[in-house]
Amino acid sequence: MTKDERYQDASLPLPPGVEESLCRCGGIAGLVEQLPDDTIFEQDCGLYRVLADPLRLKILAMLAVQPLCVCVIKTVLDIADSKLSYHLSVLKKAGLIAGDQQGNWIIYSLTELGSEWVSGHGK
Amino acid sequence: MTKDERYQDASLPLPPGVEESLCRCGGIAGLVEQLPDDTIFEQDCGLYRVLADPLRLKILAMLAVQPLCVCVIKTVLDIADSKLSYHLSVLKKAGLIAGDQQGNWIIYSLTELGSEWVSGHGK
DNA sequence: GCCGTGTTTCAAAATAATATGAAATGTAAA
DNA sequence: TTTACATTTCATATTATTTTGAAACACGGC
Repeated sequence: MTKDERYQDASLPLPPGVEESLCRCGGIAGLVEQLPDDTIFEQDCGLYRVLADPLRLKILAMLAVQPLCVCVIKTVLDIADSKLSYHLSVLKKAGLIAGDQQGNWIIYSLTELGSEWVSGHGK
Repeated sequence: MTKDERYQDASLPLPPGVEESLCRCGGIAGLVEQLPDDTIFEQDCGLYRVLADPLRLKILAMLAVQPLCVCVIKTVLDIADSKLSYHLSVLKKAGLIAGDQQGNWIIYSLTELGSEWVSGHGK
């Protein structure tokens, strides 16, 4: 048994500790097999990108208290209409909130996904 | 008792449903009181920003299998050294991973925070 | 129909994050 | 001390996200 047969990744010089445990899990190939498909990472990071903004987190927190129309959210955040509308659209596209037109107003509330996330987060 | 006394936010015309429930929780002022401080949102969104990248999520998944040196991660991800180094630094700065120099190599592993996050995520 | 109000859309400008490649750092071994 | 190797740093280019303000849209009341 040559070194090349024992270690799938003999081409890559490694520190002893890593080489050993890596070998035990099937080398680099074995490691890769344990990973989810790349599309999963893309998908997951999509949600994180949506959450990666303080205004959006605050909007979610507000809607966790109760459904609100845009004008109330705007009053609390004190930002321009179009800016708020942009962030609402990001949250909506991600399926975290939904808007319900009621006369002149649009009342936003958390979707099921949205409330799952909020509660699963300890806020 | 005038309308202005009953409703703190009488200045802002609201749809009936929202006005009612908002009034019950102390108006806009009451709503704001229930929200965490802005610094909390800033802080939380910092973590989400770090997680908002597929490469970084994949690196975390790899390190969840076992500690690895940069060259192994690089082989799996197949990206340029400096690019990998950049993403490692982002993860390190966020306290999700830590590097341990061992001879010529640096072996990265999940920190406690890092493994908490990975396991609390069902991956 | 025409207003007034609440909200969204659009294109452009401003800002932030990421990618790239060359040069630098640090380490071990000769 | 020179060399080879693993990794990082730096400056710059590229790309993605956010902001801004004007215009458009949708709804209800006159």
